[in-house]
Amino acid sequence: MFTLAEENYLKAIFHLENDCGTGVSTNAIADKMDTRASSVTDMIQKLADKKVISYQKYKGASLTKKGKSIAVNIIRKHRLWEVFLVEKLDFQWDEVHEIAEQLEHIKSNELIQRLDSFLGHPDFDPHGDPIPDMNGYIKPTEKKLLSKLKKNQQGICVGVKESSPKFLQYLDTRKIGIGSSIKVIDKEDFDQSMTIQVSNKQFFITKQISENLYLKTI
Amino acid sequence: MFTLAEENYLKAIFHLENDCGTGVSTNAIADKMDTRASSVTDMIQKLADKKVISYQKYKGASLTKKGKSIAVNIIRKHRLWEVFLVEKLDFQWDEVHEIAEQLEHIKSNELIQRLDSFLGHPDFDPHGDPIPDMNGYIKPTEKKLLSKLKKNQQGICVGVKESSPKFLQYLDTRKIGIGSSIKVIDKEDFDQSMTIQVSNKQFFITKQISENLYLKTI
DNA sequence: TTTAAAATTTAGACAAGACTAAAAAATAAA
DNA sequence: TTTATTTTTTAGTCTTGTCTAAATTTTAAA
Repeated sequence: MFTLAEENYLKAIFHLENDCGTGVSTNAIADKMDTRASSVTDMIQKLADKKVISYQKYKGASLTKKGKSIAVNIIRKHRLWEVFLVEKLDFQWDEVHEIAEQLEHIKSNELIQRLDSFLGHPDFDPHGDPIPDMNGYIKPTEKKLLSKLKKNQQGICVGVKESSPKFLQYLDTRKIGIGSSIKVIDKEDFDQSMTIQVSNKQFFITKQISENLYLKTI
Repeated sequence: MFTLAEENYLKAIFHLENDCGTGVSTNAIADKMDTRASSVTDMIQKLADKKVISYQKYKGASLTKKGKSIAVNIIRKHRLWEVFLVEKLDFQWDEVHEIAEQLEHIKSNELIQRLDSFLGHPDFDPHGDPIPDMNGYIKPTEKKLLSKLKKNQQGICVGVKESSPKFLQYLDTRKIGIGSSIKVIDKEDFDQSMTIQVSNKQFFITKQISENLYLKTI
């Protein structure tokens, strides 16, 4: 059995490894977990002893099969709870992360199985992130960052990369959400800023926005 | 803010104080929490510092107003989650305690408010225990232990005192549940054992059973 | 009322997880 | 290639919550 702290480290390492492909550095973990490098070293040594990560001194860490399976299970729980909070309890998509962060650590396989079926086996969470199935399988989806689109291309918003309340609330003010149709009206070569059209409104967004929106192109 | 351990101590003290009226002894807490008396002493000193219990050395502890309010809130959460598990996820009444034991520590008032309304503001949990309202108020209900009834008296089962899986499963095999109509057919003076009738079946129960069933007499 | 037993508290230790400061290794710059 | 900088690890400390063993207080018995 794994402690809350261990579970959080595994989850962080999973996300970092997923984003950057390679094994992850002590500092990267410390940064993500908002803790000190020395604390991370202590913990990754413990996790290595438990065979959930492979780790060599000064060389960074990466999840073993077992570690990955634990991490994915936590992420599955997190995303299912987020669906519950939004679909059943009418929370907004920017309000659920923190609560799901707690709920993801509740230990009961039966609970998660029943929650999943209560929710109708959803494929995606409220931010468009895929929900791993019972076996940890994540269905691959083709999605593209809005920042990669060229002038006149368009697509449907299927997810957000960032999911901080601030960013989500920004999207709310622009009426952008999962399912919104977005078209690139103009793109500035110099700073990658864009003018986009959402339903019948046009507005200007910076690179920082377009790099955090996933589209399915059409 | 209170830690998980602190919350569990407060809850235990609340239940002990409720059952026995008076301030509770170190040993009683140790017993309930399955820990050592010395650990309890450490913790109640800490809780006294935080003004959630009043405590004098060697004299036992009792909750302050603040402590009681925290304890009741945890119990409210526990019972609401139990209703959720049974009503929405189709768990059996003997399966929910352990999971609710974890869920009760999730921190979010908004969550509990929304859960409460999602469940239709239930008054009782699956074991017949009253659910405190938002302000910690517990509606007093008149209920009587089956063991107090005399021959030929009858009532409706409205709760269980024990709620261990073993006991609840025993009741299941006898088809006794919340709402069951129970009549005392015969009572043995010597050992307080009883013959009772539930729907159209009669059977024999020991004092240990009748002392753990609450009835509303009719 | 003195003694024995039970309950409670203190003292000291330990594991988990975090931190600071200092040492060691790896990487980048000259 | 040597030096400087950054990254990582080690050493030692702290807090929370637990434990055992010993000391103290309270309660019960003689």
